[in-house]
Amino acid sequence: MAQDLDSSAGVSPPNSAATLLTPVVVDLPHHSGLGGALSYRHTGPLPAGTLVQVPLGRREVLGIVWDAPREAADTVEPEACKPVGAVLDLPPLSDHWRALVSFAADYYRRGLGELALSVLPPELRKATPAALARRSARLARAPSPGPVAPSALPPLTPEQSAVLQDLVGLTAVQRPGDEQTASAGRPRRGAAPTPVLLHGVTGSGKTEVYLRLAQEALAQGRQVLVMVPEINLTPQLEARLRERFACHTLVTLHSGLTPAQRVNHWLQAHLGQADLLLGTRLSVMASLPRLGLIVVDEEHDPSYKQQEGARYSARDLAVYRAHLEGLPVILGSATPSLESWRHAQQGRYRLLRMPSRVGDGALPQVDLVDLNLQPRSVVSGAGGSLLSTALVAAVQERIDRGEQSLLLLNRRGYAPVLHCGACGWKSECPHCSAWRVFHKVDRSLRCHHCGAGERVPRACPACGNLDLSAIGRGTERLEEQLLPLLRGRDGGPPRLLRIDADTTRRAGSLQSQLAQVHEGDVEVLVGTQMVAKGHDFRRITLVAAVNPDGALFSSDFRAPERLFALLMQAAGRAGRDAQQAARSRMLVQTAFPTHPLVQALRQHDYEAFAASQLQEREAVGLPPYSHLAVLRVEARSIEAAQAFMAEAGAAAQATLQLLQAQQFLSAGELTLYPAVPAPMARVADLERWQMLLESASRPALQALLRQWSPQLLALREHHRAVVRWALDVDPLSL
DNA sequence: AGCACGCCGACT
DNA sequence: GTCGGCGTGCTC
Repeated sequence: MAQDLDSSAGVSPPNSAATLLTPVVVDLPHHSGLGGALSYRHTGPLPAGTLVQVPLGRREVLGIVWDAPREAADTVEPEACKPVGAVLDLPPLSDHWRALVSFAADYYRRGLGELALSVLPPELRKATPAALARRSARLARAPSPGPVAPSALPPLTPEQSAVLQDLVGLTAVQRPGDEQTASAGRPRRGAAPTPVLLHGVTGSGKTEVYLRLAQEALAQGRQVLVMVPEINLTPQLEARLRERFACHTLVTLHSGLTPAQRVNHWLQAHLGQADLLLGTRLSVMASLPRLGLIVVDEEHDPSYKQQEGARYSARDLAVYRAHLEGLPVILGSATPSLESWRHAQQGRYRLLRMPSRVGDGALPQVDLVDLNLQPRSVVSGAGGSLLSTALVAAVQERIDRGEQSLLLLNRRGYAPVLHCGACGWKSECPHCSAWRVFHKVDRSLRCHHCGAGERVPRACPACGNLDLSAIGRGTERLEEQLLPLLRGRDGGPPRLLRIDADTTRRAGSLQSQLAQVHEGDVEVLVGTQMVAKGHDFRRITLVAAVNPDGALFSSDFRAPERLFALLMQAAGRAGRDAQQAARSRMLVQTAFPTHPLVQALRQHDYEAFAASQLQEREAVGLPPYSHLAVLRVEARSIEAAQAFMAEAGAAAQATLQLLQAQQFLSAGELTLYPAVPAPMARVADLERWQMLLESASRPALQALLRQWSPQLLALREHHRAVVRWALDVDPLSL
């Protein structure tokens, strides 16, 4: 009894009838069971959004004050709460920022604190008030760019003018809630302008449209957020922004920055010192107090979807953020995602088109090589070279003219599988449901999924047969087979360069290889899709898709969409100069020349392709005609994966019935599919299963997920053989 | 996730 | 006799 008196008298302040507790979010993984904010004691109110250090267990961690102080609830003993530690001397994160994070945490079913802290620069967690003060002081001393003589703006094409005319006043949005926001404690939703989808072919000059809009926003003292899929692939965009806005401060935000750079750039954005933020998907959550415009370039790119942790779509969050803050957002692409395209068709986005290339450059002619008409030496299943005479002739023609060719083959290594003709043995990976790929360069068999490898056996491991054959072809073999068929311009062997993940393993080797191409050292470039993305090869006048058929009939329902985008982008690479465009060609080798995708590609007709894809998606009820969520699990055995899925499925079924009984959902509004093995069923000895949920109604799906996900957290302890599981809302692939 | 505490093998 | 393996359990 004495102890009881002691502890309560010693810790809680006198007259503590209304002890105020400060809600703080910290980085606890959501399976900890503590989803929301924790309560800490603090003398005096701290504004929501303040960064603080708080004791958590035995350590001191970074947290964010999430709400106004609240009175101690009956459930929380004030004296059980620890006091807030250091308060960081930074402006609080805005109500809008917290609303965005709250939305994302709720929508993608992650812990609030986990998500909030994961989008802050990691280095900030180590920041002490003193270190932060030093850093801020140094940033404040950094010279802001002085006025620079404005350089002449490039003339606009008629299409650019028309688009900009349509968008006049877009960035001049008043936000009546601005002043009230800080005091009201709740973000106001202004009337946001309709999101814009800018559909412009490669080379139509979308960037200039972004720049003009950015200029308007900057002129009004606003910050501009420009998002790109991968910043390393688009150094030219950064250069253009820096050149055009030399009198403003631009910072970048992406995972390639050093920790110190990242926290500095984040702080510059947060403190309002940076006017432009150019970044990858993580920048959608940056703190930008004066934000006035969001640009999402290449909005169709799958890199915008985070594939681990909180699996958010930065493009979707950009649209949400714009809506929340009443801001304009512009999504640009030559091949919009079908989701965005449908939104545009429904009038939810404003569609603006730029169908022509700057300077009247034509798009390269697309020619098909019908593989059905090729001799066996080209197409025979096992050993066919896939090098049609038309392809070889076209490449030779470029060499003779001093031009470059790019051959795309989406498979690295020499051959995807090694095979014993005598007993039927194949180079199966013992840890994955995949073949080990034959790499001739280092005579190895390597699994591209788990990385495990071994030396190529001299004889069949099963029967001892010495005659093992390489089945199929990768970039290595393509290079080897191409070499004797071509003659270099100087009469010697052709100068061939292969670029794929194997040749670019070392840091900077991609850059040096690309430099070789630019300098013209290379006559023929062979590579995987990594080459097609982003790079601008001025002297390439032939792009060939060697074997794209796999994606036409892939089990991945988005494979055609990705293939079309890739090939359109690759075609756009060829002959960007108007002068060269006339001679530029794209060659597609296919056994399905009448396939709608191939036909649309020939005509450079994105809209026809989109129409045919949307028709297919509608017929089978896939996005954008439905909304999906996938529960993915990785377990040490098939039985463990199935057991977890069985319980998870039963919980979902029960929840579904409950929601239907309560009339939150109508019968048949949401479909729960049985768990199935993932397309890659085993990776690194882990069995992967997945369960699909589908609904035409996003709120219906969300309602189920909200009830279901806490039950999943509770499942964890019964299933020790489950290594990890994750909910993927709006998955890119199934 | 950290980072504890908590019980069983090779070392100063 | 201790240092340390990682198995379970908590974090306002």
